[in-house]
Amino acid sequence: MENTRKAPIGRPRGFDADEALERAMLVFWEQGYEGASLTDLTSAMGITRKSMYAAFGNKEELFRKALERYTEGPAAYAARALEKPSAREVATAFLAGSVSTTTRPDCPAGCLGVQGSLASGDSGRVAQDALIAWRDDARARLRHRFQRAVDEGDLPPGADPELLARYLMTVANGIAVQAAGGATRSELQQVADASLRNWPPV
Amino acid sequence: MENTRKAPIGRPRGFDADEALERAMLVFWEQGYEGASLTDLTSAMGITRKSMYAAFGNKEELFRKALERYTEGPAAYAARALEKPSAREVATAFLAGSVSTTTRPDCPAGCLGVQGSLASGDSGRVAQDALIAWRDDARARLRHRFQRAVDEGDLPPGADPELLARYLMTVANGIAVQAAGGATRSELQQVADASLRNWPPV
DNA sequence: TTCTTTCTGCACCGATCGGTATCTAAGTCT
DNA sequence: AGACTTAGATACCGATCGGTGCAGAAAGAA
Repeated sequence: MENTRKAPIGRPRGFDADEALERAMLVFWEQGYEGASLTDLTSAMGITRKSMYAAFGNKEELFRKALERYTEGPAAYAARALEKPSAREVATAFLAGSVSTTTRPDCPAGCLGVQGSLASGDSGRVAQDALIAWRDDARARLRHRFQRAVDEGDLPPGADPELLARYLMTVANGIAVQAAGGATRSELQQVADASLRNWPPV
Repeated sequence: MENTRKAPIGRPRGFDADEALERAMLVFWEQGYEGASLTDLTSAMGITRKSMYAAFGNKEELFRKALERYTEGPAAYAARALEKPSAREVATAFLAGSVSTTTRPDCPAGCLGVQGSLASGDSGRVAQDALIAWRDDARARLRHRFQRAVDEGDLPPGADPELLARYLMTVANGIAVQAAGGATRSELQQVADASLRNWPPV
């Protein structure tokens, strides 16, 4: 057992890594993985390329960490929605969170998990795969939650958790695209409401 | 009136411009605007940079023309759907076309109109704006069609054409994102069916 | 103080970006 | 035939890409 705590030998870094990561996340959110150059990123983070490299590894690692921060920050609505007591409330909260996060006035429009890298050349394929996995993970969590709802009788026995999860993700992803195209919060909330009008049990 | 027909002075081009454009469209579809380099494009088109430049202008123009071709080719389902006799059939055909086009085994997964450029740096902003306009146009056409349906009594008087169009585009865009992430045709068709279960009049 | 370690700023790397100049080959016109 | 016009191929342009080497400054340990 080593006492490595509170003894970072050498000159301590002169910037707040958390805040720098936040800034990087916003750049990726707005410009996507390939659209965000190191110059864009480091100037927004307020540090040099070398400092970024030392603190975060490389562009891919930075993106991964920015995605984690996004998950725990702006996209935390998803985890919160999963804890709602009923399946209907889960669905409602999930879409409402999607709407409000993709249309926040102080953040880029849309969803980092969608527009970060939907299609790319070779250089961005890693980010693309990471986001596919990210969306798959969100869908799996919804599916498990709805499976539990079926088991608990909260959803009718005929309900299909797989389909419900896929449906919800589809609407949420569509909302993200709409938001990126300039749709307003109230317009998208109406869409979210409409998409839940046939939620089981009918 | 000039007889410019059938008299292209100079050496005729040695490639089929239509087919070259088709190939370019597929590259943009798969890799997005920024992810598709001139090298990717011209090697897929089977021509040199100079020939591409002479025939299509530049990368932006090529993208625009590829988008036109996409609209009249793979995305022609949208125009066809608008001609269906009832609003319900319009909606059903629109989503079915979206599903089949985004999951064609011989084409890239997803929709060029979505993943071509959802977010980008400065260099891709023109393409990004072009796709926003493209999606807005599709939505406007749906809205007009549904307005007509309300006027004709095909939709109930309380139906909101704006909301219905936005809802349909949202689901279609979500389907495109799902397809880009590897969802299968039957999975997405189920989603399309589910999303129309509460179509007016209920 | 001295040593060690790390951060910072700058210049720089090879590769690739979108876009061209140049030269030759190939076709149509007079 | 010869003039004229354009396609095609090669090599190249300046700019930018992601990523580094290096020198010096700064801070903790001894």
